[in-house]
Amino acid sequence: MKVSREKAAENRDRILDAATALYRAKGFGGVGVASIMEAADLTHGGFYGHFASKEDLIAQASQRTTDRAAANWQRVVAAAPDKPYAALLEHYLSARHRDDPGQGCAFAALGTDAARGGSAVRKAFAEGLKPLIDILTNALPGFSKPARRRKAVAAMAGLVGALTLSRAVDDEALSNEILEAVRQELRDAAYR
Amino acid sequence: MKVSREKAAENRDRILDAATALYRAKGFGGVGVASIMEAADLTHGGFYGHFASKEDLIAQASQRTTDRAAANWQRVVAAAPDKPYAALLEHYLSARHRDDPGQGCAFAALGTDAARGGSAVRKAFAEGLKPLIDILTNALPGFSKPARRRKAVAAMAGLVGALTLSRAVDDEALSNEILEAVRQELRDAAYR
DNA sequence: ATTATCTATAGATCTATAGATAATGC
DNA sequence: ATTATCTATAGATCTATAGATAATGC
Repeated sequence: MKVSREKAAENRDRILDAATALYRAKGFGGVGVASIMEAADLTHGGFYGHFASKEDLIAQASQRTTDRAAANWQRVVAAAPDKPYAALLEHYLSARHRDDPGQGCAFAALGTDAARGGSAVRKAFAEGLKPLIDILTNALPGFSKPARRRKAVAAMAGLVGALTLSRAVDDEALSNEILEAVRQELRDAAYR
Repeated sequence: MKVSREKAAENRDRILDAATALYRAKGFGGVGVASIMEAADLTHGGFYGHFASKEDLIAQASQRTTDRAAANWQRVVAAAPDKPYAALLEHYLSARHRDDPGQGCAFAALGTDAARGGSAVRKAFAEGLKPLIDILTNALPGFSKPARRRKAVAAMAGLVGALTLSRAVDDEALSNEILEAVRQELRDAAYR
């Protein structure tokens, strides 16, 4: 059965939403087109009317995830106008974030997968990273603009590395220590 | 044709060596048992005489990779007794390391894959991470032991995050900026 | 006799496509 | 008439196993 043009656009949207969550939870290689379509309540074969290939979906889903991350970070900053940088650190380096990769940061959930991805995927990750670095640069207190930029890039690496490592180890004490150490060190470096 | 017990042990070793390189280059899901056996100059079916499953191989290969990383870091430290921490930063955050994941750090090559792995894999990553943190703790100059430990954990996250991000982006200037920013910030935090 | 490795294959995926179906929108 | 979605399937993987083969080591 055919659906209206409007309904088709909504279906495409649901495919992308299902893909962003499933890919972050299970990796690009860990989810097939069929299970994404099932999660979107559509049949497998309809997929290729919306996307040219799985690779195409991966690139578009990556872009959507990082776009939403930037919007989310802006909300966190806006909610704590007196200490935006500390608020971002708390928000990112939480046990809740660690324990729910499907709803969290794409860089921490798919970073090493993306490194092996095609150029469209890596382009989406590059373009998605820049706004996050800008938000961190603006949230940092004091210092010159180049110094804040440098601290923001390093902070981004620390955040992504902390969440990645905290998820990769089968040792809860170590996992918590990683989140706590990075939170404290990044805060010290900013408010030094 | 059968081979001697000694030759069989050597074959097992070759399988592990092929696996450590291929997994880091292509991810756990990106390499099949058949291609690992081919890289080790053996036939596909012989695999299950050496390992219980692909998951078993992944866990053992992860352990081997992190064991060798610790030995490698020790060599870097021993070669620069007056500035071991700076030497580790230079060594890790290099374009050469970024551009050859198959021979580099398992955390930066497989971090997000490991997070989705079974408990044996995540245990190997946890046990493999601890010696690296210890080496960083001892290499850091000054400060109290707890402060050095905290800085070492945060540095480890920064190193892994920097390499992961520098590989995930399709933008060489940004990629280089990430490596340089983390190098400089970590050095500043240590020699502050 | 034991056992490490080989060939061959079962059974379960996965991406992608072909052709049928049925509702929209001119 | 057009087109979004469906069913069905081709073709290429992938993990794992069964049974044959041939060299080691008692």
